Amino acid sequence: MYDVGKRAGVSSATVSFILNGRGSGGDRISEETRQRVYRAIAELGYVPNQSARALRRQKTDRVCLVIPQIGTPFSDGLANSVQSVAEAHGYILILSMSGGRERERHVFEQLRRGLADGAVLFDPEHLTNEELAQLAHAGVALVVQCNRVQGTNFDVVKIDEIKALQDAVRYLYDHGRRRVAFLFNVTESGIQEERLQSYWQTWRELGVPILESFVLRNVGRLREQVYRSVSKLLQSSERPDTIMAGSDMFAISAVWAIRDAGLRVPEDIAVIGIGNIPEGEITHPPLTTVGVVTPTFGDLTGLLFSRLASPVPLDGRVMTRQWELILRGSA
Amino acid sequence: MYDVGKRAGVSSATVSFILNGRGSGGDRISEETRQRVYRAIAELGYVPNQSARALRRQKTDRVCLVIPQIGTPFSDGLANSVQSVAEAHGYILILSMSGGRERERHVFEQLRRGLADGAVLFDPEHLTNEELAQLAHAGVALVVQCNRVQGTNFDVVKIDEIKALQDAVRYLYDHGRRRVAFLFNVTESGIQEERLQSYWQTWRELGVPILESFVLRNVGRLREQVYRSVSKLLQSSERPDTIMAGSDMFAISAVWAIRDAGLRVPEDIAVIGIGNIPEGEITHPPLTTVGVVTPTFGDLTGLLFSRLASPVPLDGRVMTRQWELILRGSA
DNA sequence: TAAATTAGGTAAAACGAATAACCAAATTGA
DNA sequence: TCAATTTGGTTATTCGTTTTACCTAATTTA
Repeated sequence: MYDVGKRAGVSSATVSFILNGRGSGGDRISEETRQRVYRAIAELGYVPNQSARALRRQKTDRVCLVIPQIGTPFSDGLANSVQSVAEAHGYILILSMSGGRERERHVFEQLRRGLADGAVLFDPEHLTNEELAQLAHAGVALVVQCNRVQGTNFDVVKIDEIKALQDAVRYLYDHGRRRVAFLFNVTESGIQEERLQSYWQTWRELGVPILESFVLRNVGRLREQVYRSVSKLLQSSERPDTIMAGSDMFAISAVWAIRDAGLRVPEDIAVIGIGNIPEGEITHPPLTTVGVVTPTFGDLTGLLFSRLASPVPLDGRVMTRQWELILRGSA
Repeated sequence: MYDVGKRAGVSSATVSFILNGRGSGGDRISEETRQRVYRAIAELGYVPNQSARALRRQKTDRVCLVIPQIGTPFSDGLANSVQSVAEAHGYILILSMSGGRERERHVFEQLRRGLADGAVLFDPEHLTNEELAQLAHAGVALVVQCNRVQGTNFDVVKIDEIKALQDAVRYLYDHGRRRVAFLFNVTESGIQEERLQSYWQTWRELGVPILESFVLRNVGRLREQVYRSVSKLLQSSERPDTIMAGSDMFAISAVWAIRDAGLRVPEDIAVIGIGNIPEGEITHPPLTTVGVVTPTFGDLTGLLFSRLASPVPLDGRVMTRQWELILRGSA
């Protein structure tokens, strides 16, 4: 920058003013000088150093999106959404994968060290409410999607799943379904277990008994594993008339298995998923599922950038999205 | 840092030495002082400022992975691979999406400004060879996967597709296939068009004529669009005995359409994809395709970190991966 | 015992930009 | 005509670290 100034016959301060616009008192640089400086910049191939800029301004112009894992149906949409808004506000988006305890804490540490001005955290499993508050206190604009935490100085987007899960059971009950099977993967976060319990509990309240042999708690990650689990289930003497899956992917695999076994969906067996992934709309039949109708992308970005734009620290805000029963063709 | 020093009764330099280990002359700090400083750090909740550190050391400890779009079968694996290696080397991974000209240039600009010490660029469509060389010259360790460029001061991983595409055609020819249809999407990058031409040219050399009505150049992005295109194709009086698809996803949709039309794969119609996505292994029948057998993840990360580790600027290296014909069940 | 070494630090100069405070010359106002 | 204002800049400080060069007291060596 000093070199640019020297070449254009001005001081480095003048170059800075030209590049950023003077803070106080408007632009006080002549058009002629301006042109000379621009020429010098081009000739020298000068680009401002981001670290120095960030250090001086105490602002990185970066926002960070932290997702457990990319490659899920949501991560893609969320990342694109945040990226668009970020760029419109002059921020650059940094995407970080937090899958696993180590990585999540690593990202947290980086944020503390000033990786970005703000962050959207998606389901941070391994961070306590205090740690998040501390991060926000350190000046990071924070928006968290998580049912577990409640922020005093950061924003939280929550999702109320319970009611929709109960609706699903009641819908099936009203349509005469009584022999219900579950298709789950019990993970360390316990979220799947909770959903399973929610289903189970509701059936119990309706007086419908659940066969233990119909409760699959470990169907594997791969499509074919799920496929095989379901195929085996269908061979049992008393086969189910309903399959409630822990994810839409499980549900889709289940549909395949059912059709390959010569049975019809939903006439012989109703299938219902969880999550409302885009793929569910274009399967045959389209998948009945439980999930958000409009994703929370907009909520998250809205909260983040309003927080970044605010001159004073904001109190924590909470938004709650309801999950809904989305009736399509499979149940 | 100064405050930490004051609280522990030492200078800020001492704190820095304790945190980073003295450069020259080994550790010259007493254990007692060390403990006092650690205590002060904990009490004050001090964390070092990354920007200042980066400015002083001229090193960000970050690497950047630039992919056109997350959510593709490869991006996930690549990101995980780079992230693991990056963390093992003490770097933090920044993931950036470069989809579209604007975004790609934006990321490029950020890299010039010192976003990271090194970067892996995956298929940079809108950057010239000169711009990449200039970026490398500015000190960014650069590894590019792209057939179009050749680096003098950065590394390039190339993929030789031609031979495998020709192998595919010859294989089909040898198995008596003569009525061949193509399923493509012609994009702005022209890569799909090239592959189509490569196929076509090889058939021509074998003396097999191609029906214009069998060449679908715009089958859409959604599964159902592809599905419908193929269904329509199958209704034509003289239906094809082979479908060569521009991607594995198209091929999988084609298989669905064929089976739903009451035909068999590969007996009635052979289907072959491009890309070798993981999903191709678990479909029924498993998909015959053309692609890399082992992904280039390792090559890319290896080149990047050897470059980062090198004390002197390295010349540009080139690695070439051969695509192969991967015979599975669908052809 | 004097010189040399070592242990355990400190002082100060970077790194590259942003910006508050200042300044000289030119212009304007009354 | 002279003070007041405006124009078009410059100087110097600061952001928070790292790191080189230096320093003093204690210890070792000859």
